[in-house]
Amino acid sequence: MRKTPIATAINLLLESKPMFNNRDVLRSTYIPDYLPHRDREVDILINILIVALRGDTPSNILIYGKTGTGKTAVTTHVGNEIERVGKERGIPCHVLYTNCGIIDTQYRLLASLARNFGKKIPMTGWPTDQVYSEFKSALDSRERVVIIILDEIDKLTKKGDDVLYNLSRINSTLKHAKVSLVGISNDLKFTEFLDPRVRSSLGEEEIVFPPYNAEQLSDILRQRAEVAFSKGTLNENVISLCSALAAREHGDARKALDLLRISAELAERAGLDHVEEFHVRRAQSAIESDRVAEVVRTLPTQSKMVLYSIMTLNRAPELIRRTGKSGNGGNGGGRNIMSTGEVYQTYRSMCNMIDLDVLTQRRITELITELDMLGIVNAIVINRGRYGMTKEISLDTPPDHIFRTLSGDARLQPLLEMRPGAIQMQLG
DNA sequence: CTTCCACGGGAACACTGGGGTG
DNA sequence: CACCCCAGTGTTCCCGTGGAAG
Repeated sequence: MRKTPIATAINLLLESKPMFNNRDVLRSTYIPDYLPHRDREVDILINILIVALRGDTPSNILIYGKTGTGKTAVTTHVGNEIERVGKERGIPCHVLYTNCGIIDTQYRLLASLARNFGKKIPMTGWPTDQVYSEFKSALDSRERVVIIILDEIDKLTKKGDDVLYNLSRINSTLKHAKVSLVGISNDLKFTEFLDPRVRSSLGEEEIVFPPYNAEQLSDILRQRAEVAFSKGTLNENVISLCSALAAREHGDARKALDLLRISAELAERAGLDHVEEFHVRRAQSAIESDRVAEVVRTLPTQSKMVLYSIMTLNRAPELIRRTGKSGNGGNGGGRNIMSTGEVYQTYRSMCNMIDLDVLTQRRITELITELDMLGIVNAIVINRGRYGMTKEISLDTPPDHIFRTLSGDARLQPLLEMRPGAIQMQLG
């Protein structure tokens, strides 16, 4: 084989001592046999669910906790154990896991549950009650206990709680099977607007997962690092830094693991055989910018347009007609504050420039709120008294960064290619 | 007390992509 | 095949509401 630059690069990478023994251990989807600092939660959960192995119906459970506090890990871990023991002893017990963040409508949830029992349900087309009864008949076809785990259950309630109502009272209509529901949510108050009957039925038991502190995060990382890396790859400082950074964000173990994995990958790519603290810092900004890029890239064109309007105003504050005092003098870092009306004006003219449909202001407020929740933009509602109510909007992400991602959208191309000055001319 | 601007809930609509029926 | 039914999504229309400045 002839030696190409790529081939030599590949050879180099293959011959160098590998940094990872097993990099999957560092992914948050990996579930270790032992979950540090979650003994209490595991115990509680097992104690509630264990009755399934005696053929009884476990209480329904709601599990709360911020992202990366181990809710999913603990639940699936316990679920797997219960199912395994059940199989060993010939007890018919099934654990079904569903992520409602992905399967986020009533129809799709019921369809996916029914498919678990071998039913053929079309992706769309049927009335929902038909899917429901298909699921129920499949479920009830024999004696068994079925534990249904609904991860990110809060995503479901926004689109009507009919399914939850039906599921929570399904036991009274079953002859052979028994169902128990485990809901997982990172929103503590998601039950607030639920039908009271559903709320009390779903939350027969409640478990709250506290965030990890930096020390606990270190333990988690150490446990995984032992399997993931060869000896001497890490020093203790790297682990504490990852933990400290993740602890600052509400004790997010997923974040800590990502930091560790990405920084190691950065070090590996640099041809080193160990990880330094600055890799961790670099990993942190890489994670953040990847996140933003991914979010912006997948935004619908209209939202991109709104975002670009905000960026334009941010760059050209003279277009913002401020009444009275504005952030005079050194308003830190050139971040400009604008109102919904101003954004809408800009948005409308820019849509006209590239012949894009103009949506109503009502809709645009909604899109701005979405951008806010995605963390790309800051928007708070304020009351300016005599001057009415509005959102105060400011950019929350480095503009050049967004710009690069935005330019991947063909629809916006003509606009992005215009000189900033030219756009401002047309707006003014 | 009035006024002002936009927030944000809710209903209604259009449209898409699929099913079942005659 | 034509036709109507269904869930889901994105949108518009209508409107009651907040709350400090005037």
